[in-house]
Amino acid sequence: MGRSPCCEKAHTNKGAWTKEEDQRLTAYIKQHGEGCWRSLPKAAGLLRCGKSCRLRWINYLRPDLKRGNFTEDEDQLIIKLHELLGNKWSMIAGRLPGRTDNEIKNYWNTHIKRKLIARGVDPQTHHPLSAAAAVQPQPPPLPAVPSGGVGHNHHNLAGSSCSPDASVHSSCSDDDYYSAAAAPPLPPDLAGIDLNLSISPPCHPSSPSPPPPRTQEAAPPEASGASATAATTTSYHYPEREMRICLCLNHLGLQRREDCN
DNA sequence: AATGTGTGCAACCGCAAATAA
DNA sequence: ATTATTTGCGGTTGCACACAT
Repeated sequence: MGRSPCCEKAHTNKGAWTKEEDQRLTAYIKQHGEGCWRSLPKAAGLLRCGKSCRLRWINYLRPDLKRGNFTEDEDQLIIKLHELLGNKWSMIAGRLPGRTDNEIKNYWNTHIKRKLIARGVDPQTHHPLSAAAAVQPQPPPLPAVPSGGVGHNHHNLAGSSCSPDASVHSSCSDDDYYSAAAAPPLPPDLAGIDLNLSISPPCHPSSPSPPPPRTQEAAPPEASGASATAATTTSYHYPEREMRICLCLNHLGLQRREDCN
């Protein structure tokens, strides 16, 4: 299927955004909200393609962005999440409020990679550098966790042991297709991490207003009280595939943000 | 002061998935 | 079911700046 260019390239600006362009974009989105990036530039009077507008807004103009240096806690969180998720920057960013995938990706490539290498850790495999060569080839860090799409692993779902019944999981237990037995052994310092991934149909399939596709569900208030469990979990809801992915991050020493319900 | 090198970050590109027609 | 279009993601590039020589 042929693809047409996302915009009339001959009539669009490229490169750095000017203050005026930023103001126009911000004003337009504040007034009309996000969405329909394709038509936004014209409507906002911008000579940019929609993609460029989206990127500028998400990575730079959004009011909830936390700017400034990453904290040591954020560093550790990124490293742990990268170990679990691989280069799924958007998913990692989903656990770092105020940070964007682009920002994290840049930070990883410019700081953390070097930091890990200096520690003697392979930034891709998270194994000790000396050992990394010995264990090649590496399996992927995780089965293809959907990021922006579930197509890569939805046949795995069909073959998984995750029955619909198992979807009613108040805790993310084992028996999911990426079982501990199938997973590569963890380095000693990560032995306490629960890598279980539970993939299941949505817990509330009849939800009247499902969240928009490919968005991480809004985190409930920090102190959701009695639901506190040992697991730190993140759940992703993919209405178009009628399933939910629950990533359990046990014993990371991380602040619990969301519950897997 | 001029030049070279390294670093950080914003933005672009191509692709794949999702969605609409 | 097929095709066209839009959206989102990850990889990569290019520019601006700081610092060293």
